Amino acid sequence: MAKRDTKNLFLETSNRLFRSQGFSGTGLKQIVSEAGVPWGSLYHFFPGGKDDLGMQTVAFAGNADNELFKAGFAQAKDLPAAVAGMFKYEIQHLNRTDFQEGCAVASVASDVAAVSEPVREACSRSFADWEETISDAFLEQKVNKRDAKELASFIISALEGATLLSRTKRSIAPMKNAMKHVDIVVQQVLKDSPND
Amino acid sequence: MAKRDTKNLFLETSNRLFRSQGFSGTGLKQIVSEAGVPWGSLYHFFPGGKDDLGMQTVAFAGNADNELFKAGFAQAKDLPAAVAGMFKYEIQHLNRTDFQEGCAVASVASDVAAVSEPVREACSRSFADWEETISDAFLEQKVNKRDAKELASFIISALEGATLLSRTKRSIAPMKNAMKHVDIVVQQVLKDSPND
DNA sequence: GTCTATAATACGATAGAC
DNA sequence: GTCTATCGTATTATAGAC
Repeated sequence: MAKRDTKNLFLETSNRLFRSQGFSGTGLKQIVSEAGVPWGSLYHFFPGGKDDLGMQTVAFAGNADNELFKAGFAQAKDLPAAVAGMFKYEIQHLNRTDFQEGCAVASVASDVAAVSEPVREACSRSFADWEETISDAFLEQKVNKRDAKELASFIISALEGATLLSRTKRSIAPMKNAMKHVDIVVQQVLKDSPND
Repeated sequence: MAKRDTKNLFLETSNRLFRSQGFSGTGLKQIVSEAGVPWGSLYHFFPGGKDDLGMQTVAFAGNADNELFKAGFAQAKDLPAAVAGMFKYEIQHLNRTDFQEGCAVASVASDVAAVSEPVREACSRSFADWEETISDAFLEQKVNKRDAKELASFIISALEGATLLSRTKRSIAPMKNAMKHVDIVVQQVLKDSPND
């Protein structure tokens, strides 16, 4: 079990640091130091070095968020409430971390989407997973496939952009504005999509 | 004139590199090297070092975009067309750079919003400038102040988020989806805002 | 799986000449 | 304004012992 614990310590720490300092702005030494984990373990768990750690951190954070999104769609009373829940969850996180931490996938993608193809693909996969979760939920409510996919992509864009603006302005106003206007779109899509 | 030329070479090069590699992922050595500019000039024009260069690059890129946005709103036939123009402009840039370059303000903010307070404020100012440009255009069409400001914030969020997703997926689909759904919101706001 | 030591390089920043 | 040289330090990555 020591194996999983050590690796998890790596991923939890890199996740936290990437979210606040970005991928390129975070050194491996700092991750090892703050995780309280042996330096010798780094290249044991992540033989591909920093890019490897980046990819696994993106998958780790992306899967965790995806599970939260899925749970949100399963529990919410309707689709608009579920989508709003995604924004409310991010608002909570921004408040809890005093606007220090954004999204790990976004941070890594922003730094190395044009630099490392494997890492870019890992980020792309996480975004695609989230979109599938949202899209599936709308498909169940008889929204046609194309509309559901386009809407899901738009929701993630708005969520990521608003997270960046809120972090930069140290204000949840952008997040609330995005939540409000995305809701307008969700209502419109649900209204226009006939239940046939 | 040599002064302005050298400084401009710095800013144009750092702008380009920050957009593709991020702020932390770009070294001063690389900027100097690719700009073909003397190393000794760096701390002459940017005495505050890398953070100073980051702030001035953000202002440089932010102002340039703001002028483009203003021109777009002045020339477009109506507000929906002007807003769509912002997305079309970004689509062009993504295509022209083969999805290498995103937004400089976003790249710098993503890396150091939680690390350097002065740099964060510079990024925040650029976002605010853009929002004011958009907000003013909607105010002229009798949209009330609060709605105009909230809509402007939302448009920037969607634009930044879609830029990140498009860059990460190497596809303009997220950008087009964002443009389409933002248009729904713009139409709705214009319809709901009475001309009194 | 972990430890220590270290390689090789890149980083931001500075000094002093001109 | 620019040039060259260089200072510490941090970076990622590796080697070999245990």
